[in-house]
Amino acid sequence: MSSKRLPTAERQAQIAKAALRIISTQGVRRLTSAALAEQVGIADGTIFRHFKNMNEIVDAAIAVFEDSIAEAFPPDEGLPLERLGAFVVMRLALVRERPEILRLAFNDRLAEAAGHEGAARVGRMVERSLTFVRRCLADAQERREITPDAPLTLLVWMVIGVIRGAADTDAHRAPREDDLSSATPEQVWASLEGFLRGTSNEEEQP
Amino acid sequence: MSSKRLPTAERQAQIAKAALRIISTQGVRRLTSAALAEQVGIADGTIFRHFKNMNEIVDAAIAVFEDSIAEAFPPDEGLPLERLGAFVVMRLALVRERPEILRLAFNDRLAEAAGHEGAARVGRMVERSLTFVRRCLADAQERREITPDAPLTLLVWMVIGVIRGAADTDAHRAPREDDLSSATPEQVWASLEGFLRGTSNEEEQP
Amino acid sequence: MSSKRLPTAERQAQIAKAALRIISTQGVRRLTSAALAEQVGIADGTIFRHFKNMNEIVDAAIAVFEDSIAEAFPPDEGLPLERLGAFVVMRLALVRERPEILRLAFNDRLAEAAGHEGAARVGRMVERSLTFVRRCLADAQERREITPDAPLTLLVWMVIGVIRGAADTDAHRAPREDDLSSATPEQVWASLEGFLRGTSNEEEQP
Amino acid sequence: MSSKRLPTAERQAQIAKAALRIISTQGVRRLTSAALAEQVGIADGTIFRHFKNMNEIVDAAIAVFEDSIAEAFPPDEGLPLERLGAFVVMRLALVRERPEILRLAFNDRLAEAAGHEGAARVGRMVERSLTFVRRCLADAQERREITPDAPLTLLVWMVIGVIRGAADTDAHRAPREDDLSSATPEQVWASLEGFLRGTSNEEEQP
DNA sequence: CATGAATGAGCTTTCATTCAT
DNA sequence: AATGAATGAAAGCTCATTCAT
Repeated sequence: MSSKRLPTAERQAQIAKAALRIISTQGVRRLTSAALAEQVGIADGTIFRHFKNMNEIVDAAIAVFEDSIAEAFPPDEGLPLERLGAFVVMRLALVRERPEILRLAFNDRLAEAAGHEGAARVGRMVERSLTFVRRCLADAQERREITPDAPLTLLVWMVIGVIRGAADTDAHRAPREDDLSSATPEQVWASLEGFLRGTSNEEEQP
Repeated sequence: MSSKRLPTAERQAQIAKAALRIISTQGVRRLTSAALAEQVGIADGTIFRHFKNMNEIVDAAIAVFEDSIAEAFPPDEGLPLERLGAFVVMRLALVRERPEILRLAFNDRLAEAAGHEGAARVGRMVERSLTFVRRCLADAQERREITPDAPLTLLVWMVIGVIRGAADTDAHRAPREDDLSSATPEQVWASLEGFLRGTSNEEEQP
Repeated sequence: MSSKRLPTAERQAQIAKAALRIISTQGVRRLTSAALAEQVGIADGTIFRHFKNMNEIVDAAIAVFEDSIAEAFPPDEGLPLERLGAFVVMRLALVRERPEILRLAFNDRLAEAAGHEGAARVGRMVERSLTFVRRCLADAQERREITPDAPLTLLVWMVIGVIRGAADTDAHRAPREDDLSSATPEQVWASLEGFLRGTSNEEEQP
Repeated sequence: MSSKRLPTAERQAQIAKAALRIISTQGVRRLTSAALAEQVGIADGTIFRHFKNMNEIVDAAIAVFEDSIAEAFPPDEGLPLERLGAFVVMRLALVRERPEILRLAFNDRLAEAAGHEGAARVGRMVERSLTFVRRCLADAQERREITPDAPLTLLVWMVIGVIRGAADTDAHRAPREDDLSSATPEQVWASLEGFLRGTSNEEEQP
């Protein structure tokens, strides 16, 4: 599976990624040193030459997760709906490229595998996304780009719901006629934005 | 913890509920026969007088889950947005009363604990909800009660997103100013319905 | 090796004694759960139904040791040399009956197997014996039953040395002509007492 | 910790001494190749460039021990009590200078760490000391320098007891008023000799 | 029905030892 | 000589499951 005698740094990366993969595809229960070792192509005991114990492996896996999520944050500038659009598009792209990452955010598998501190780290990443979305929407409401009547939280849930829905759909289900899995992230955002702006009813206001 | 010598049927119910509780509050990894026995107040070996093995316990737990979800389905009649409203309200009420149930649906803890067959059952319950929502929305689009432009799937995700958001919020977070956790399910639905109908935007533009 | 299904209390006693036996005859390194299980006649894992972990086993073993030593303490009354004589005789008898016990006191195997707290307990037992001997000898010096010139500590070492010598001799060596292993504890004490009193030179003072 | 690339002979000496140190201060269980490597300041695998396996390391450690003990043997000539005095003084000096050496002799940690052959070697060193003491005392008895009534073995135990006592005292205990740890080896021997000669009693009866 | 001792498989971790670099 | 990655055999411990009482 992998060539022999790699430097620790590389093995650590391999192992952390393998851990993330196992957690997301097979569940926390299957995250065993034996399973990891097999995936990476080394003997069980060797795992612990690269990590002190399983906790540190999960921590490393969480770090990989954090990095992946952190890369999918747009800059904090520009018009609110543009920022939000960039965010949604980036997330939907992430869903396509690395479906396991977002599923882990919405699961609590990762948090379950980790101890308290690790769970908190995962929670913080999730919270950061929610906060980002909420701020964009709040700004947009203030600028009257979207209806100020709808409770902010409801809007947040709807936007996040779209990302979750995409993450889950890519995961288990067969596509349907109008399924958005064939749409580009930009197209999905366009629909969503239309909806938020309330313009979708009016057909782009000719 | 519980009186002695209960008939198997009662013990089975106790155990199944305990299993569901453990899975939802402590995670699959903590679902052990010893933990179950302790929660139920019997000796560990006794668990297996009531269930053949752990798989059957998880199956029974899934059955409890299914029943809880099945009770929260409105009748399949009436106007589409009324049906959908009834559904959303019931789910939000379920979130309030038994928060663990919906969190289990959106997690895959339950599915993870179960084998293939059990995971499929959980999947089917989730799917049934999605289908219900989709059908309501499709009907509503056809009747032009909501915009026919937005892709159906997007609408489904948004509606489901609201339920998920409610489930998660009740779970971990401290309330915010406009948090919907203080709103009644009916109020939440009113906001959501306004949004779907696209009326929320126009109402304020006299 | 032992009949099946014993109550925990009995198994615990068996295991604790087996642990003491293994430590004293084979050394700390051989005190493994497998070795214990084999000696007691049960499976490895079963050990941990009776003790939470190896530390608790060592603690129980130390308790057995403490009890054995504590039984070999004479009452704290009477003339000093009589008290000391009773003590020496009891210890020499203990050497004959349960040679491993005193060897453990003079080793630090037990202390090594235990954690800090356990080591302290062993140390306290040893200290208690030293203190007992010292007090008897101090009293005897005061009453001029033995020479007041010799440093007390020297006398303590000599008395303890006799007990240690007996413990070690019974352990590894083949008997010699004048070996004291054939003498009764009372005879050994008689010689030692004569020596301490300084009368041995004068041939029982006719 | 130590400079790089030493010739094997030096490394072997370092390792053997480190092994002795670990055994005496931390116990056999802590004598691991990793602990040795760390003490010596090399990588763990490197240990086995200098020794074939752990057994050989323990053997080398025993050799260090043997050398240290062998240096503390007086010449086999002169009056018996002088020879014995020289022996006792040398041993007490050894206790002061390298306390771990004699503790190892009275422990069986070293013997435990070693295999059969090594244990026998340690036993032989101990036996050699006992025999030396016994011969001195036997000669002294024959020459009537000490009482011929006391069983020889008892005398041996008492003399050895003093050395052991000194070794143990230096090890764990806080000093007492009359503790001999402040006395010079010569002073201790003077007291012991007086006692053996039986003169300590009469000196004060003018 | 209930208990709890026993089992055996499996998991995490340690450790002596080997060997490519 | 030295390094440190890799190995495989325990060791300590957990857990589902069985079964005598």
